[in-house]
Amino acid sequence: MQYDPKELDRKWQAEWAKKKPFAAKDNSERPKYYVLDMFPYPSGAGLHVGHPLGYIASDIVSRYKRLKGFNVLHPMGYDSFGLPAEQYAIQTGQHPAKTTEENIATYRRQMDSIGFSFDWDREVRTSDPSYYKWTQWIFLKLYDAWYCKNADAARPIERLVKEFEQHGNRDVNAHCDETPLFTAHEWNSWDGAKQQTVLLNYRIAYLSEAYVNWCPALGTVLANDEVKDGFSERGGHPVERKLMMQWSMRITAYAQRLLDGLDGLEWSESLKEQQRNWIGRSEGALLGFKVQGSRFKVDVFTTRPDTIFGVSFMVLAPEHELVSQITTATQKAEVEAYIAKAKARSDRDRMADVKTVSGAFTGAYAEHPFTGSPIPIWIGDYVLAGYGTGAVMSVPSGDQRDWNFATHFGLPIPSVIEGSELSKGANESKEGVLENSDFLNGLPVKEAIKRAIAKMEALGIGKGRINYRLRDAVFGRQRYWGEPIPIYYKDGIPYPVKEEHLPVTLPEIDEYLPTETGEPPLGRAKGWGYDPKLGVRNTQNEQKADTDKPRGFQFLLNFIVEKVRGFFVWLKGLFQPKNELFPFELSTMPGWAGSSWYFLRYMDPKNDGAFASKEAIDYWQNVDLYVGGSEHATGHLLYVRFWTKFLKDLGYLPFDEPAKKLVNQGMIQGVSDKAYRHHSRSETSGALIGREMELPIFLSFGDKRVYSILVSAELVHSMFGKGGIDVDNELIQSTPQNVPIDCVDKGLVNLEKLIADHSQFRDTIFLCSEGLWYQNTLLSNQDIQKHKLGWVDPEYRDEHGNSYYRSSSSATFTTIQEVEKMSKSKWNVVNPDDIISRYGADTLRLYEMFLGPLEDAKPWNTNGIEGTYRFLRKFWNLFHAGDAFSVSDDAPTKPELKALHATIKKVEDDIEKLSLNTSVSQFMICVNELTELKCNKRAILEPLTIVLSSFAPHICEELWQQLGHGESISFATYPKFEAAHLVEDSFSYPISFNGKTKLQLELSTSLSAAEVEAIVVAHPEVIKRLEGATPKKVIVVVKRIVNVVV
RNA sequence: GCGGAUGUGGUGGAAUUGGUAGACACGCCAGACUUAGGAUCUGGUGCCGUGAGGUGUGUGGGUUCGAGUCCCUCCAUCCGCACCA
Repeated sequence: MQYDPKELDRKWQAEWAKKKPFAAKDNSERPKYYVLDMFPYPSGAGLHVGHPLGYIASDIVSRYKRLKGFNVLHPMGYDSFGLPAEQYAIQTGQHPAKTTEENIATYRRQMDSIGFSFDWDREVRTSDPSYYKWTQWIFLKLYDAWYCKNADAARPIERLVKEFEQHGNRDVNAHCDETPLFTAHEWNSWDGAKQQTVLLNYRIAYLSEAYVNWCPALGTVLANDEVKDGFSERGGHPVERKLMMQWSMRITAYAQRLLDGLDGLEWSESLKEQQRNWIGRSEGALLGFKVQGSRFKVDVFTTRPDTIFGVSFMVLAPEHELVSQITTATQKAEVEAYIAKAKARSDRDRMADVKTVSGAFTGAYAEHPFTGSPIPIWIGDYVLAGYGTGAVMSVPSGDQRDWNFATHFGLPIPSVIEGSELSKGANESKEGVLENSDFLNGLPVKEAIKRAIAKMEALGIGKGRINYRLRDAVFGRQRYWGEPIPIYYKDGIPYPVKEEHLPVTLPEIDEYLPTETGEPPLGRAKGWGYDPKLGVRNTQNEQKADTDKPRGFQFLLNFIVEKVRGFFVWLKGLFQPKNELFPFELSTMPGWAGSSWYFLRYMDPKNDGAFASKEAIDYWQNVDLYVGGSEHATGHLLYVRFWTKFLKDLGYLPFDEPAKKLVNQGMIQGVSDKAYRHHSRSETSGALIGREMELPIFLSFGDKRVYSILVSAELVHSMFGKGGIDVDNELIQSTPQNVPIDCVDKGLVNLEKLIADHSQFRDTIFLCSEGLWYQNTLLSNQDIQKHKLGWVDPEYRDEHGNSYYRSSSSATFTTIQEVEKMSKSKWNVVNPDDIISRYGADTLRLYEMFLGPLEDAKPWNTNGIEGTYRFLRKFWNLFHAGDAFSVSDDAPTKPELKALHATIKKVEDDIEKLSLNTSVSQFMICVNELTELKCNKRAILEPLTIVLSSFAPHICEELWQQLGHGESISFATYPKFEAAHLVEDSFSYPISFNGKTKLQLELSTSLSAAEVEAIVVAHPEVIKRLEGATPKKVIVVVKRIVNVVV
């Protein structure tokens, strides 16, 4: 029997689907191990070869842990709410649920074809009402909670209400919005609406008016992590600041815990660093400066309170609320002009242009808190409204931006650190000793910071303060395809939907667009609302439902049930006031809502009474190994930690971190093929290109058509050199045009295939070494010269009606290769399906691992895949003589045992380190040795099959069966490593002279260092090399090396 | 600018953590079998040199009997953050 990977894939995937050997046990005596892959969003493009990299690694670990006796939870599901499906729905009218369903089917088929050992019975989808019921439930918990700083934990809101009723908010130490003090009496005198409004200041999920990232193109707000350089991460649309009423999450309450928690996690340093940067903790002081001649005070935050005597001016952000109130009449015009100018600049412009110093003087002065001397107050857009207090005390001697500002506007730069050289820039160093600083003089910086804060606190002018860059997370999205926020409004005040009425399911709507009045798409659901007694209602559907009549017995049953229920509703109605229908919140939750707790749902995915049972959570705990991309560093991975800590605070979880260990698989990049694009800006550019290329041609585009022109890379390189084109060259774009890789073979484009498969290239003129190629015809350079053609229009005919283009297929059009992100739009996607259909799933799995370290980014290159395929065939051949299965029961020899046990050990160590590329090498070494030894012994091959089975499960299941086992190899036990088999009697010592190896000596391993030395110095070859000299020293490391020092 | 990571043959990459640099694989070269081969098998393959030998892990220096590995300097590439007070 020949190795037939296709057949084995089919056979074993069907077998696994039927027998489910990978189902995790809910109750088990075995230790648990939870391996999780990051939730995929099922995009329409399907999986490319980069996606499974992490899945293969985690699958190997899962299968290995099962062999090691663990009860393994290795689930998979879909983060199935999201923008792309909705964008598609807007374009086509197709319900996003349908698109999502289709995409999931593709993902599932592809994942199955790779042979993953997922426990599919635990699959979850965020868009499934039985799932998002619990997302909504968690939202309600967040809504009904506040953050108590004394306990440093979230607490249910009822306790806060009780406190308000008894003592007002005087003693409440909460992480909340600024709330004026009120007494118990005041609280109790307020009506429900007023009380609710105040409570929103405390809730962890709260509604407030705030500046948000509004993306007009997507018609929704975005969280900070979804905005990159002023553009949306998805789609790259511009984002602007907008003041809006928004649901937000008080993640800032958790800033310190999110920071501290990082220390105990086995996550990559770069990932932890990204989270630290994002949280952005800085220590310093908050102090107030009185504005002279007014009742106002400007609060500033500074990390350098020691430099307080170096303050020579203050700067407020242009948006700062005090600006309009303190600006003097004479400065009013200038200040207003500056504010207008600052507003007109987009965030992106502002960021791009950090070098230009700009600002305006308000005319007002503040009072130095220690010296009382006047300090001019300026405004400037280098001060950000969103950070700290939106105002700074400027110390030009100690801060470069302040120095720039002072230098530009001619403000004084007093030195406060001894020996500062301030003519070229500020001294930002935290080393040095204070001067010109009153009570701080002579103190080193670190000491002075402490002293300054102490003094400020003593005088009541400031206090020590820790500031974070982290902002609260905007939670509402003005979109359809997400979880409805379970909130309804009564008189404009938000109230929570009752727990028993969850889930609030998505209503059907006619179009996935905002309403005419600008409300989110959910505003289109007419008659959709909440009845606090009956729950979610859709009055239009209720009427419509009568028309879809079931038949037969089912009809009769429904009829009776309906009548009975109707009777009770009627009865109930008699004793109750008429039900009201309240409008729901119209925004939906962001993509990260469902993914912030999904790892918990896998523990108990079908539970209808809780997000997961306590028993399941206590058994499975948190994730032991989490595998996914680093792009989630500041989004998903921060939010999931936040929700985990929150659920821990409320007593729902016994742990407060979602994943102990996390590995980022490196991105697999694509290798793109690119040609150069020529600008066909005008008729004359055709002439120009001809001249540049020393081709006597024009390209005329006529009046009606514009042809795109691609230039062969080879041609460009022959003209401009391999370095590519001068960026300033107007004729040929320096950003080349991608060509689909399936139409290119080793840099040579198959033009016929290209224009046949991709209609967008049909009207392209290809300029190559032979001439011009257009729609399967070639106008050769010779023809161009022969006919002395001044210009060439593909449509042109000579007097006989013949085109100058001749039919020809010989055109050498070449591309250059470039490594970049794999994406559909770049036409460089390699689909795993193609690899699998050629080599089978096991080869793909092995090859992806063999490519290099898991965490490194690497370009996909199919060149080496033959090697892994050959390896599998060699492995198969160990079990087969010709076509027949042939395994002997003879006792193994020492070298055979050595090869086996070296592999058992190496693979075990490697999997623990996730160094899977070296494991594959080890398998190859082992099989090479066994082939050399002609080993077909069961005692060797059987354990080896088990070891290999986590990497190449299909072939191993088959051979396991052929070896006579009735049960899946996943129930086998990982072979025990026996070190005795690796012990060698002798070792070939490298003998080096001054560290350079010169010869080898085979010596017994039982010899001591002294014995080895004696043999070495007496050896004729060594004596010869010493040429009579006595070695100064001989270093012997047993079983390693001998070094003779001369 | 700040922070993090990484630099090893023609290529992907290994190196027991200070002990024979280049394992394993691709590619390439030679040979065998073949009508043929982009199939299979065998051998070779860091570079220079016919050879002995020399040289070699981005650069330059240092520690050491011994450095790809540790320390310092510079250079390059990638990633993240970026007026954060």
